[in-house]
Amino acid sequence: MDKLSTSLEDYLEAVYALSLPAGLTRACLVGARLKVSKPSVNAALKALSARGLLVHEHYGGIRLSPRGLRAGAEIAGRHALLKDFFVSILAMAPARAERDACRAEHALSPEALKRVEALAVFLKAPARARLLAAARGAARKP
Amino acid sequence: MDKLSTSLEDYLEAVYALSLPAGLTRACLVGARLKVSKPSVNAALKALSARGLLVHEHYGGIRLSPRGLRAGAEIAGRHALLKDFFVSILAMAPARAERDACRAEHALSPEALKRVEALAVFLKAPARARLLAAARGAARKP
DNA sequence: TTGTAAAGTTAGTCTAAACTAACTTTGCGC
DNA sequence: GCGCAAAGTTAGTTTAGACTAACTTTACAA
Repeated sequence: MDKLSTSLEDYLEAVYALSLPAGLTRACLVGARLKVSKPSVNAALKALSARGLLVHEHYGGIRLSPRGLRAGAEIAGRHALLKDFFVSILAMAPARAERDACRAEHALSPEALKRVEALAVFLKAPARARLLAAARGAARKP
Repeated sequence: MDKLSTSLEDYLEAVYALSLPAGLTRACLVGARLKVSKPSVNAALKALSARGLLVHEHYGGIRLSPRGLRAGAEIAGRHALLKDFFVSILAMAPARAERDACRAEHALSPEALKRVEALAVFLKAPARARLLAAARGAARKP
């Protein structure tokens, strides 16, 4: 299974997030979340469905396959990891962190993400609390 | 002047790097560096030239304008900043760091970049040397 | 000075990803 | 049960960015 494009990753992530509560979602919700037109959603769902990542019933609901669920969780995890790093380590505003995470989540290798995560864990350890505060101070006035 | 696409930023960065020594470069060198065809380079140069970022003589050399020089330096700086962070803070292999920097340099906001830089400066300060070593250890075995 | 190779250009094709306009289906309220 | 609004689909267009093939220009070497 070949790599998804940035765009398809975004669609898959949206479907994942939207179908978390009920186990399924609808195309119109995906379009609203990503701010794209209905035909764009439709084309993307077709592509994801062709890769076996979800099932889209005709004029009906969208349901992730087991593989789609795994891939969606992975992407959402990358996003959450980066946003957390931006907010709690770099002290960025949540909205800004959110936008940056959206874009960076497609750019970093698994290895870089693992190391970012490890750094965040490390810097958040209680013994390092004062250091982190100092780092925040340093990041605030560059 | 509207924002450059990821692709055009890559071309501009390549022209910048290649014309640093002599003050000008050639399309074939840009193509070789980015591993794209001659027509692709040509189209990109036309776009950059239309934005006033460089001058491309017909069948001749490529020279950055003052604005192009500034923009090129800015992009190259983002790249260097991120690569340094990946290598010296996250302890990534240089080749991996290089590839990640290439992609992440287009994804992060100026604000995020400033804060990453500040964090790197902070963690590299002599007084934090032991901490950094420990962070590296943590990043190595996630 | 002329032939050739390298560099640059032009024309045309392909793919991904978005869009609008127009059509179809579904389902809810009455 | 009917009609309408919301959701989904289809068809066709656009833009960006890549490509190949084929042509033109430049510059160097014999």
